[in-house]
Amino acid sequence: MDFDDLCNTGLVLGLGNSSSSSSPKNHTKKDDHVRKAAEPSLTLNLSDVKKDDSDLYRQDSAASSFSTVSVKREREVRSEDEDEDGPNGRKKLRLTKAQSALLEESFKQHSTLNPKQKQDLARELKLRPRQVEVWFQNRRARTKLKQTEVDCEFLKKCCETLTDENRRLHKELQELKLAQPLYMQLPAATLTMCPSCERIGGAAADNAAKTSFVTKPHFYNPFTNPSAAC
DNA sequence: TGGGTCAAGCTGAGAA
DNA sequence: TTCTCAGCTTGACCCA
Repeated sequence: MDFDDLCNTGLVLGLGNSSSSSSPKNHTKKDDHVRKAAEPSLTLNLSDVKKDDSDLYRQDSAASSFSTVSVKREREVRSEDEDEDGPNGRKKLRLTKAQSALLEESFKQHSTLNPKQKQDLARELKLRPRQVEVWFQNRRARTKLKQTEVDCEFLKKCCETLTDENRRLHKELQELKLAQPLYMQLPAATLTMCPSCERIGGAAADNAAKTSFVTKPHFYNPFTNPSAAC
């Protein structure tokens, strides 16, 4: 992959701080803990799913998403029949290989789900729609993170390439400065051209000519010598 | 035991 | 108002 290839991939990276308000600014961990202490955990493990699957399905059909209201509703439902993990128990659900495979397969087809797809998938997996939804959300987050890492690596390489290129060009410039005739190094404003013979002239070039290898200088400076043509 | 992974919690934003 | 999403965080679990 050459430099052009690197720079023409069209990849865009947003690495900056998330300016979105997603970071819980007004929401402290203390608040969380207070809330958690007051409210039972919502987590459900597989045994739970098996145990009260049908009940949960009914609940989720009515509230397929966890808005504030539906969260509370489900929490209430959960707290009613939650007893084995205690009020603050939070058993971690591990998806089976088959479940993960099916979810992955589904994710490959579409990274977001509409409510119908979510319900169907949840039924198929014997999970709650909410769990399917969460899995997709986390999966999208993982994908994005991975892509960010890839983009970051790409940008690093790009930066290295540009640095090398910059170094090389600087070196080349130095070499050119040493190699070319002295008058070529003069600022363009000091050089003029004789309109009749089209030779380069100018006061500075005059000085340069004395020391350079320009054998027969023919200078024309319209400012110092406007009437004198060649 | 510390670090990594991941399901699930929370919040705010935006769309319908 | 409700739903869905992104982003951040927590806590359970696993492994070197």
